[in-house]
Amino acid sequence: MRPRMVAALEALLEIEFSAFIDLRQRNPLCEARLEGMTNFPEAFDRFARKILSANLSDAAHLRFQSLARLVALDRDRALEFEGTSSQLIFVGHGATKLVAHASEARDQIVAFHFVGDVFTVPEQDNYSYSVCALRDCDLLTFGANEFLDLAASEAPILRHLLDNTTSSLRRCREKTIALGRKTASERVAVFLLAMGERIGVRKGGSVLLELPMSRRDIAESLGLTIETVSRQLSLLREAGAIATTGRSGIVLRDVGMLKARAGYLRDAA
Amino acid sequence: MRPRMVAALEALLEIEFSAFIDLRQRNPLCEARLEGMTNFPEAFDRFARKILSANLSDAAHLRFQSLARLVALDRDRALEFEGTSSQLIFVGHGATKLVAHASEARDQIVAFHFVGDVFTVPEQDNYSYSVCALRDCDLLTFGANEFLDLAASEAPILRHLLDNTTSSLRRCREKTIALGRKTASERVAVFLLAMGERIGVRKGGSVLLELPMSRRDIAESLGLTIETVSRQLSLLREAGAIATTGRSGIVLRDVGMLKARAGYLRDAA
DNA sequence: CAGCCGCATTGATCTGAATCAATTTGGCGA
DNA sequence: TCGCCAAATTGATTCAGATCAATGCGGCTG
Repeated sequence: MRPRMVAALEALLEIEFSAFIDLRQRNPLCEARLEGMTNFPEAFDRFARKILSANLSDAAHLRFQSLARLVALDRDRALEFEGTSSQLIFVGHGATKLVAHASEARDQIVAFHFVGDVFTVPEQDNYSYSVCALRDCDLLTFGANEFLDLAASEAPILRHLLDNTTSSLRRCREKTIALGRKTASERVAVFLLAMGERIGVRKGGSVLLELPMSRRDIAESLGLTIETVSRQLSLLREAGAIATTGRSGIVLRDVGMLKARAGYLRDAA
Repeated sequence: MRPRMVAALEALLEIEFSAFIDLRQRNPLCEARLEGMTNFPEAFDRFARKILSANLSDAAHLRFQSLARLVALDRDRALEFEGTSSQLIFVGHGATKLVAHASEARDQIVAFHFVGDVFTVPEQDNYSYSVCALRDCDLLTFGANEFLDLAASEAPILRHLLDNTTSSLRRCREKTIALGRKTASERVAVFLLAMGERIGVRKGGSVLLELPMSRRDIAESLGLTIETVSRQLSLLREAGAIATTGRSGIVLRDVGMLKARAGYLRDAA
């Protein structure tokens, strides 16, 4: 840790703290955990390693740091961004869902994000968006415009963001395919495979999953109802493709069978 | 036009031409128009103005140019990218659809792109992608990796690409919302409003649209069938929200009514 | 560890959009 | 200008998944 940054950090944490109080006052849903505050240096450090280029000057490093706001978000709490311009978010710890709100309380989960992910929350236009914690989270938030202005001449940073955005886009397109053209059972299979890739643990031929999201979340992500998701999981269990333990544990026993049921392009490499 | 570039251009066009012949031989679907070849300088110039930074050195400019391949794609012709790594595409002229192929010839249109748009075609993984011309097109294609390597230290270029990718992502998320949570009539209304924004011509209180895509394309984009799209258009016509002229002309007579039927967040700014 | 609450599962019925089928129409070439 | 063909419209029926309803069970609290 660079010693000359300590004083600056303390100042920043003060700023952070007031911003946090401010946020909580404006938004009752955001009830950040006080003890989470100490995570700011750690979270920012992880963010810096992932996104900021290694040879960034200390001054620039500090400027990015002063732009960051830590939000410690308890499970099921949501960050709303009404009226705010678009935000850049880094998941320092935990797991989140990005929810779009359409009319009549019809919500669509647009994406899940896990530790280390970076993503943007669009400005409100035809829909409003919120970020909701699936587990207790430490998030770093930046105003996207301010961040990009600061990164204007830092090509490596822009490149990192571009790569991140491109994979978000790829995932979003795959979701589009699932929602547009797939049956309920295919969607559930696709979901399980994707989660296996992102947060699964390989064990022998199986993949162990500890899902942080509820059946409702899965349903809202796949454009289905909880009942349909549940039925499809039961069918997969009966077919021997998966096993379930408790409410959140799922073992992908037969990944081949899942892939066959996912409606993927045949003979995919 | 910088005079010292002429010789280089001629050389490049030769390269371009052989690449084009090569492409056509490898892929019978790609039957480029010969007379389109002369559009390369013009198309690249437009691309440069949009994406490359103004103060790029001539040498760098030429390097980007040598990476570009012009593909003149006739209406209904498709560019397949099997086995290719991901591509960056600029629409110099015309309109395209980006199609994802899932199993059993179920295709989902992932996005439409129009003159001046830049977008990436992902590498094949669970799905294969193709770019299909809605009208006769001039496209510039780049290997995405090569392009990004070349742009590695050109922050303004990366910034342009990032902005483009971010808006693609926003549009894709909005499509996700539509496919996940909206009824057929809402989807059609959303589609018409979005096309009005992108390629419509305001005339008085109305918006004139000349749709380059067929009902089948609309259906494949919205996750519906042609019949359902047709029925919903008829309903909107009866309600007075739109008028249709011929097969491709649509007048958005009452944008307010369309918005009300689009299932957007109420009291959206 | 007992009891409760909310999530999840399972079952019965309903419905919006798909599918199947028959016309109609617009646009193009002879 | 006519006639043809593909695209679009309109209608009848079917079906996947939503909705409504009841029961089961995991996990947390006292």
